[in-house]
Amino acid sequence: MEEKEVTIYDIARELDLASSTISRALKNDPKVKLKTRNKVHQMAQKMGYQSNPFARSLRNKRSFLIGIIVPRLTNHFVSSAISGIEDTLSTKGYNIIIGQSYGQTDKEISALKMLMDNRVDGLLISLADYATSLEHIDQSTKKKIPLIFFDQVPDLTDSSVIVIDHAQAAYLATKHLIQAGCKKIAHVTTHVNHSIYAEKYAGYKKALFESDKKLKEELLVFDDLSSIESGKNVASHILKMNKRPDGLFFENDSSAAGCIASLKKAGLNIPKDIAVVGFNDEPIASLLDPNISSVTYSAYEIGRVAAQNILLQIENPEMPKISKTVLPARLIVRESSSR
Amino acid sequence: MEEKEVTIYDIARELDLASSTISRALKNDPKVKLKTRNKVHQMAQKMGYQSNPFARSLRNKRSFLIGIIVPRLTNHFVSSAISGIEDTLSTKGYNIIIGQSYGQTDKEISALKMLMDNRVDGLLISLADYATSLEHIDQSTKKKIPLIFFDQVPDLTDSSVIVIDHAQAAYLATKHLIQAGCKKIAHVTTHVNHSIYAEKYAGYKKALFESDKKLKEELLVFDDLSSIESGKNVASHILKMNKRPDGLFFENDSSAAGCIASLKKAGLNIPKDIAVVGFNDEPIASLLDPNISSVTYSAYEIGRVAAQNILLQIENPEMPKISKTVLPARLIVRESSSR
DNA sequence: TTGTAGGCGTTATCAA
DNA sequence: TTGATAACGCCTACAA
Repeated sequence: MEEKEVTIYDIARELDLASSTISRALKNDPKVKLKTRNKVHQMAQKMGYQSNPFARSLRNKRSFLIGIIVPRLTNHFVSSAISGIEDTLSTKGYNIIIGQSYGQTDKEISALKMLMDNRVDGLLISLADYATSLEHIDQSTKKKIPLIFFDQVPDLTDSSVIVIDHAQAAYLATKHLIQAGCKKIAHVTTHVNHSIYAEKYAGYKKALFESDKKLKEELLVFDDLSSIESGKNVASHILKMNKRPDGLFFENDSSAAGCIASLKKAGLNIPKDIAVVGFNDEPIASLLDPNISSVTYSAYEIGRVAAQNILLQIENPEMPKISKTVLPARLIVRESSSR
Repeated sequence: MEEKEVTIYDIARELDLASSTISRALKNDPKVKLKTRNKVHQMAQKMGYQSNPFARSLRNKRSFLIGIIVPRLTNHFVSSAISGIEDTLSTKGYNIIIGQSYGQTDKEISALKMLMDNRVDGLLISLADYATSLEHIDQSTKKKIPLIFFDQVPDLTDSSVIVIDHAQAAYLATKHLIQAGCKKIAHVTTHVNHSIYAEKYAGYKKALFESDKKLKEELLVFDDLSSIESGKNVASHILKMNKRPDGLFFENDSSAAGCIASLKKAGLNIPKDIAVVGFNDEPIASLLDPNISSVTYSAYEIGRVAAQNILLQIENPEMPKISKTVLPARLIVRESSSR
């Protein structure tokens, strides 16, 4: 019933050569006469030969698999990054295998175990939660295989990380609001204790500091800014303030969107009364009324760079690790901040 | 440098047993004495044994890999479906490997080749373009391995397909518009020659037919309805019409969104003048002003069902194939169609 | 330039 | 209930 797969032995028999010669010829080993090589390739083609990855991996102790762990696949930025990773790796003969942490450390652990069980050659991780320790990761990987963090990276690690320039991003956003004439710019943020937020804060401060006017810092810190709903809370907070800000720089577009919606409902004019810049250029950003200006970066590019770096580490085990790659952010100006 | 992996031989030596016994014990073969089994499991744990998937696959001729081909990972519905697939398969010890076709047949072919090279045990495909023939797929798979189409499925095939009930979806949308009081309901669509569109059309017709009033059919056919931009074209077409429709049922939410935006700009009131229902419940649907009503379905659920079915086919090769699974759609009513 | 032989780790078959 | 052995397909010293 089952048709047998063609192996190098079949080719060898057909050509009256040794299997080792076929093996060498197939990978274009120059030790094999060119004429023989051609003959082998031709015959392989003709017989529909496909090399068996299991035998190869068993022999080489290489899987040509890269493991990826992300919070969730359905996030637009995650899928873009994976797209970048996939495109880069597939041209080099590597495949990816994906685990989702759903933002939970325990699922991150089991995903990691799954990937290690599958003997991945390298690991690309966007953390579930950068607040927790990395012990579980160190433990599972035992530092034996190349590991790169991307996008959601830990504060302290001796692994490579690929991130965007959060300080620059915040700087761009704030500078833009200043140039739009805002006098009181609030930075709406969460956990300020993590370095990502610290960097954003630094960029925000730098922009304020550089401006001629004496702009005062105005931090609005919330526990949660992950959803549209949370943005509405921000709005009600702002509406209650004595001296409302006239410029807002948000953690992300979802919360910015929710906030804008509420502020509008309360009769405020965006951007006349309050100008807004979001973060991430999520799909909603360009569709709301008014469109949300946003600081963003190419998730695809992050994925591409992460993939390139992990390959470098795999192919050159002795190479010193590139400890940190910082990719630039850019500002997308739309109606919510143009006045 | 490289630490050697623990193998069943190591365990065997440690326990003074044969490797074959270890192998059996590890998979809980009842032929092995329970006491021995426990001992083996304990020792395996202690020594940090991990079974080698390559050796196992080489021996079993099974990869425990499922190949997935999708137009693009960054589509929200695709990533949801994959999430459903992943969650289902991972509990059964299967992993996924993904190829993107980017909507092009040639990339679909190379993705297919890649997956076959990796010896996947089954194939889950959402077509790049259901207009083209399936020859390339038949050819690469040679029908040797289980194959299921999901979401974007071919018209004619002897493989299993998992789809939503497009007729019901269209019926729901149209019925809703009728109940909202629309007198002239246009169905905005593309390629009416494919069965998916034919089914939608049928559902649309059925709803019209069932209504008391003598509603006339009103098809607006466009080449492209994939983007917000294309929706704007629809709007300008509608604005030029002598007798404008007062209800619209769209192919998807993006085009509906673009159309609504343009119609509003032209001074029309949505939904008073024209009520609108979209398709897919894309993220934009709930964020626009007014929110777009939408017919939708659970992509995650489609993925889940597809994964379950492919496993069934893999584990029971002789089982007759379930030729077609149709999942229900549901209507999400929002402002754009409530009046 | 090509051939021989052994092993990668697992499992199925047969024997004990 | 357990053990010995061969085989899955490929690769690489080493030999010729």
